[in-house]
Amino acid sequence: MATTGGSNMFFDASCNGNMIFLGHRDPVFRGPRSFLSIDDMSRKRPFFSTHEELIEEEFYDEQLPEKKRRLTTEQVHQLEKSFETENKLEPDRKTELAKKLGLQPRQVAVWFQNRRARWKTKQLERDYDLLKASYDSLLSDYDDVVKENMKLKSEVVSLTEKLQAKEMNPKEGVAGPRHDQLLPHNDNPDVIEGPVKAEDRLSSDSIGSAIVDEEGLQLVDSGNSYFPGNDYSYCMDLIGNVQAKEKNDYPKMDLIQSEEDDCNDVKSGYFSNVFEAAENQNQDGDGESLGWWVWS
DNA sequence: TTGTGTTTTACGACCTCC
DNA sequence: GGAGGTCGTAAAACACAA
Repeated sequence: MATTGGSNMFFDASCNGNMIFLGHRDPVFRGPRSFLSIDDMSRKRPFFSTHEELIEEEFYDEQLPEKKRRLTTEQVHQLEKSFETENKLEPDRKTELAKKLGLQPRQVAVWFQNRRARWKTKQLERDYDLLKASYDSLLSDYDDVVKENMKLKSEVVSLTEKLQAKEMNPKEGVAGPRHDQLLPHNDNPDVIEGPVKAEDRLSSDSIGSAIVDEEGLQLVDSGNSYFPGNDYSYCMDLIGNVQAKEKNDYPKMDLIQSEEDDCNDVKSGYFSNVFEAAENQNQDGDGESLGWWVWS
């Protein structure tokens, strides 16, 4: 008795008269899955698709134990076509396909199982790529916002210092600076001009940070401001804009946070774009239609 | 030719649904 | 409980570089 296959597949070319074992045996022996006569073999032998192939392989089979055979290209083509229309296999369709392709129904079922597994693996890879691209894009946007934030903070600090300097020396200069004179001349957002409080330098990432500390605001708002109304309003608008920006300029991040709060519906909210894109991409023709795919 | 990595076929174990 | 699903894995078949 010749035995082959690590998964308990065995073949007995000599036993039981004209009967042979064909199939697999469980680790705990419960008998072969099928007994086939020689005649049955020519009709039902699993790994051959056509009678011609069976004859062609006869000598080979006499010499070697049961071998795993690949399906022919035509068989695979037909199976792929069937899989495209419906990736699940009803019993009727399985029987019909098996008959049509000269395979055992079990082979057709196994082929569909493996095909679904392959498709799932590929789909996971695609989803990963899409999510990664989306993440990279968001990261880039976030970096831009952070840079813009730092630039605006440095502007505020610069203007505040100028205001304080003017308050200390009200006699300097006859007229107050115009708007364009208040604008900072600092092209490097990372460099904060003038003397800046330590906490101002350190507080670059929190909404409640002391961009303009209360002392500074009180100074500006003392009623003794050097600046005429328009300039004062300008400064306050600027400060307000900065604060509003810090509070409101992260819509995408807020949305992601909300999705994190509710992970049950992966396809809703922000990620819906990703999956819609994935579906569109697939429908656009990389050969894998998603028409029947049910996200779970 | 041979060693090695990948793909394909097939199975057992386990899970879910009817 | 049976049918059919997924998951993990074994092993044959295949591809390809050295």
